[in-house]
Amino acid sequence: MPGADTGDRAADGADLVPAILHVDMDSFFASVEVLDDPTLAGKPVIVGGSGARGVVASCTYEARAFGVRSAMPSVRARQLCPHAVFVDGHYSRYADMSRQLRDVLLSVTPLVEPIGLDEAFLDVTGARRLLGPPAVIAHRIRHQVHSQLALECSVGVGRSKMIAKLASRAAKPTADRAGRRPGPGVVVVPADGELAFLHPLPVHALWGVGPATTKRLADLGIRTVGDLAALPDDVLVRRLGRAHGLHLANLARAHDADPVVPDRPAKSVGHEETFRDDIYDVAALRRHAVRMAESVANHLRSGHLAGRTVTVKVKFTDFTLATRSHTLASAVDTGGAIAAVAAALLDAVDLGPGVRLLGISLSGLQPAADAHQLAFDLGSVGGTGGAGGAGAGGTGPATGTATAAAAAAAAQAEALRLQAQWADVTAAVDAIRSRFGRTVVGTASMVGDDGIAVPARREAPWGPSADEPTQE
DNA sequence: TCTGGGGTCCTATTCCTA
DNA sequence: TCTGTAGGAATAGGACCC
Repeated sequence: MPGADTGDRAADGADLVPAILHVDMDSFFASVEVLDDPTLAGKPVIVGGSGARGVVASCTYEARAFGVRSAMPSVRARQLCPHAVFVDGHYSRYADMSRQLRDVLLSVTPLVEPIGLDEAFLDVTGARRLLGPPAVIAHRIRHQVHSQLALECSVGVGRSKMIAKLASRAAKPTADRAGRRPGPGVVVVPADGELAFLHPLPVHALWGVGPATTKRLADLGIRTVGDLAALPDDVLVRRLGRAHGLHLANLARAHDADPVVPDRPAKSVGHEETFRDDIYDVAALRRHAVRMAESVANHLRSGHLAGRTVTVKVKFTDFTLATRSHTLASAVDTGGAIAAVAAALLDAVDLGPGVRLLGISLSGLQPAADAHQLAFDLGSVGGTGGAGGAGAGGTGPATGTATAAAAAAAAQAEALRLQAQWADVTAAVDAIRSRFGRTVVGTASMVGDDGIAVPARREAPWGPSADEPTQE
């Protein structure tokens, strides 16, 4: 591993300014499952959707030895490792363990930026006088995580988030046919070793280089980060666009000034679901939309947030994707208001081809307290639906877009009226749910002609599981 | 092989307004 | 009043991350 040091000896990262750590749990979800059920120890365990449309969320190194990877379709994973134990997963349990991990990290420094549930960046530049060099802090974190959570993690150390992230990857265990091989656990990349560490790596190792960019770069003959660093900026900008091109050029030369930002505020909140069976019944889709709108609204209110832009996402049976959005004059946080806009947006999409996935999200978030008074004022006016001057702009098929905008604009007054009207009721429902459980109160429009409500969201959001009832 | 769910960011296009 | 233009906001979609 050129340029890197496992932290076992001299290089302790004392030369790093700033000093950034990346802490990454090893096969987090799967390890938690093994912790909670010791009979799984030593077995290939796969956490994810077990149904035909599920994917792997996490797997043990015993499963990785057979080629199973995260984000792989479960069907494929089962082919590779037929004797694997599939577990649906327990999201709230992982969230709880994640909070414990965060407590450990916050005992080192307040400058902790979580990335998902199982990893985080730490800026320990200011903690060194108290706790020692970065490598010492990294080993201390590994020890504390092991003793307090009974789980393993890997830690990368460098001058920037990117280097620390790549270093933690190099610190991880690996798995092949021979089984699990332990990794170094801690990898330190000293300041003068960054380019030697970085340049031999394949370009897709860089943050922001996925399959599409990898292919574009391959067309230019670029395979490694070193190749990328040697490429003139203007060539890269022409190929990838200004922002992306210059960003990658900087990363390839180890220039990454992205700071560690604790408590990054959310910019959007959403909920989407792939159905076990494709849905062709528009009324059924509307009921799912109402349920999802309620789910999004609950999430918003639990964070004391409200949002102005409602976006509906539809994935058709042929995997093509359509999104429609509308921005309201003021922010909303009730299921009724969100559902009213979502329904209008859905009306403007041709659902005939059949729907595989439906999603609803809210962006343009702001504190709920700021939003409520304005929503009340606008809702009380009742009115024309023309407020806000929202453009009917956008690209895509002209017919669908124009219809979507018109329908959504017409729904605006209704949405804001519902927001104002239901604010008190919603507060009461929240109080009932917090006391008696989430499912004790529902929305009548979620119930079909047969009197059965659409199923509620499951604990394991990795696609429909094998034993899940059909939806509609 | 056949593709989840929750997000962020960027780009191109279109519309509105000054 | 009509036309051209530029900037900003809204919109749609793509790519990427874990």
